Amino acid sequence: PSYHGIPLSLHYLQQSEAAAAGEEEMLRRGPWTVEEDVLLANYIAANGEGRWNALARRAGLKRTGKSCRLRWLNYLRPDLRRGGMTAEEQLLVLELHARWGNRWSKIAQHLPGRTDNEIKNYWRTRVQRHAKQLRCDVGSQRFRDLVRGLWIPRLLERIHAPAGA
DNA sequence: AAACGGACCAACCGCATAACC
DNA sequence: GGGTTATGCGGTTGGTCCGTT
Repeated sequence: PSYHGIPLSLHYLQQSEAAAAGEEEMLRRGPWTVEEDVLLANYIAANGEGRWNALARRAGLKRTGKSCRLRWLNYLRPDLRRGGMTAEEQLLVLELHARWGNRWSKIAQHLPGRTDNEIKNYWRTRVQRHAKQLRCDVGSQRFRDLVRGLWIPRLLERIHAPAGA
């Protein structure tokens, strides 16, 4: 559970145990606060990204390097696209997933400003939901056929339809 | 009014590989 | 060159929002 951005889970217990055992550090986890975002964004603006563990310490963040990297790549990076996927993007995801399977990172490289996490979430929620509605498995041949025969044509129609119509 | 449930998403984990002494 | 640390990936979880029962 968390409350107002402050995580209250057993991680804190683990951390106090670690502290009681004499290990300092007390790494935070869970949702990022705006203060943390500012620290991270400012540090990277000044010093660039990379060497995440050192970066975390030098930016004054009580986080793992891993957590900082994730936050930057998935949320703070300035060139991120926000908001729902366009029809073009959805089409690309469907096509590339058909070609490569769950290679989210590779797929994301072909959608500028989108992250692998976002695409993975899109697939798990939207695509799997449609599969469920159609009463078939996402991996099944039947579903692949439906994607090619129904979903993709519908997207193409939207893409080529007059804007705003 | 409260409990429930699903959609959505941010963030975590474990593991594999890479990079670094 | 082998052990250790760092990074990147994919799967999964847990929280919040919101509509429904």
